[in-house]
Amino acid sequence: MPGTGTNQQVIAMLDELVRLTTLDEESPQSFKVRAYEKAKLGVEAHGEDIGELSAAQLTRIDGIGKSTAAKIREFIDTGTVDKLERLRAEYPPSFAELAKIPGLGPKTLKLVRRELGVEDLDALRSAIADEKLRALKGLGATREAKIAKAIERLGLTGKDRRTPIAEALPLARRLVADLEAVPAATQAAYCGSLRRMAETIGDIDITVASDDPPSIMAAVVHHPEATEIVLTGDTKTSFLTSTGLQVDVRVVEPDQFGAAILYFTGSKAHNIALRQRAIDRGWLLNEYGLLDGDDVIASATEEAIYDALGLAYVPPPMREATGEVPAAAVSAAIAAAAGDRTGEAERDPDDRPLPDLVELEHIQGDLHYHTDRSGDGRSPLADMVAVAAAKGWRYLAITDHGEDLAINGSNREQMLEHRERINALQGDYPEMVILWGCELNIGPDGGLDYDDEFRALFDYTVASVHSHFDQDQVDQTRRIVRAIEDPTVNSIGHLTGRYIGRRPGIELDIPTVLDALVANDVALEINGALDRLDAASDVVRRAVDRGVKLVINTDSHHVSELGRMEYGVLTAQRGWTPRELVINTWSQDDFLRWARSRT
DNA sequence: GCCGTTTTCGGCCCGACTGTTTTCAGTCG
Repeated sequence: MPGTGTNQQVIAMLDELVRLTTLDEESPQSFKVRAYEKAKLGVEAHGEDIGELSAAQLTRIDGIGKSTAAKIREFIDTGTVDKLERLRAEYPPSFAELAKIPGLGPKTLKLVRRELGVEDLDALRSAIADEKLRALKGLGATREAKIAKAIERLGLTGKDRRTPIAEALPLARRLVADLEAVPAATQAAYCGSLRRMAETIGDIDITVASDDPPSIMAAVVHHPEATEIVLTGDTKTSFLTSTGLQVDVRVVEPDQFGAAILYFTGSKAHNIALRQRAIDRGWLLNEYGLLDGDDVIASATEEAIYDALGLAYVPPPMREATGEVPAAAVSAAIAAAAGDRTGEAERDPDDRPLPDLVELEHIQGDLHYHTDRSGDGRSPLADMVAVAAAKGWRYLAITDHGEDLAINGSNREQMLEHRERINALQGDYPEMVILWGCELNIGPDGGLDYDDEFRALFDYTVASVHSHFDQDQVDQTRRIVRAIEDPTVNSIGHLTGRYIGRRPGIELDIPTVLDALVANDVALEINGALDRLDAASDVVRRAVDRGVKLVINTDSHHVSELGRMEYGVLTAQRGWTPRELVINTWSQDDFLRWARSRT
């Protein structure tokens, strides 16, 4: 995941500080808790290794002050933090894990501990069985029963349950389509971390615009996916699906839709930054609009709200409070001062605008694409080429598996015969160059299929890992770098080989890999398959910082899979990818010139 | 605990829903 090993450990340490301090201060809104959360975001956004930074240097990271800097240094130098040790002693894991129970917050937890001596899950269960919770101040039989039920379903609906985007996104799109079809609805959209293209999500947030909220609420409550209603009010209903995934639906007035989706898309930290800008101007920003007293400044669209706040529009995947708000302010200032040279000269060189972000309509071709020549391919060559041409692609690389991939691969004779069939099709598609390519298999030591001479015959190659996922980081890094250095390799496919929520990817020293990509002018793939999204957006952002070339692919194995390009582009946006770094946004001439310079 | 071209102290985002309450605290997002 993001950052280096050291950064990951620091982030985990800060996360534990957040959780235990929430318990200690009895509020997730405690200023200390929020300070630690902000520090965590700062480390995540930093990207580069912080292991060698002094305390003074650490305080230059956004959200890290003197105290947190000292804790981070203490943690890196000694492996632990005194304050964390004290919190752990006060709130041992068996007690702290009770905070995962939905509906049981820090105040109630401490009350239960103080009044009933509850120290772990077993004790909590007995207290409920003995009907002791209902006697406590502020509780009753109803809350006692709710907590009992939440415990029963802990594994299914607990607060730290995460659902892979590949499971959640198709469901969310179905729900949005169903709700948009309700006559009372004028618009609907999924929001939350799903709209930001997070790899895993906690719940699905859907916003519906309507003048008739009761009709929408009724449609939600009776939706076939709503297995269990968690709560339902005038404008908000939450339900659980049969798999325990929570769906929150909110209804707003049609002219408040922009403010609502802005609010519900988050991230929370991004919203706070926006609200701060509103406060600075004497305004109020909430899910109903940007308000100056009783006057509505903007509410119908997200664009109008960003504009009123002096910000360029920030695409949802970038809304993680990792520098996009200041960058959007710079972009807006540049736009406002367009032509005004003096204004631009005075800009602080550190104040960078938003990148000229890659968008779906920039894409000119797909460069990781299978046919039924591959054992796992499911559509014939002619069909795969036809749907690609229908997309309007100007170039397409057919990259069936090389011979080293057991069962799915093709030997030399099969590949040469494949080339004939591809060349025969070319005449039917004058607008689209069809490349005879190959998905090479990166062996355990970095070796590739066939031999140097045969590999050099291909018009284009993508080299990927498909096996040996458990080598250590040093070996895996050496393996990938060796493949990158091979002169017949154009690009590296699905960098880590992960399947989100199912299989972790190989461990890599990312800076070393990125440096090798730059040095050898090899492109890094952003694979649009929802269960891969590999390279991950945080790796992409670090690649962008180094000027690594990128390529966004569908890795299609069937004619139905071309829609993945959108997910690849959104992942690229989440990694702040500018259009010019993405080789498959280039013109046909520019792309072919680059591809041929490699082989 | 962090932060500052209106501040080095006094602020720190905002609202829905529920259950237990007669006006609000807790939880959640």
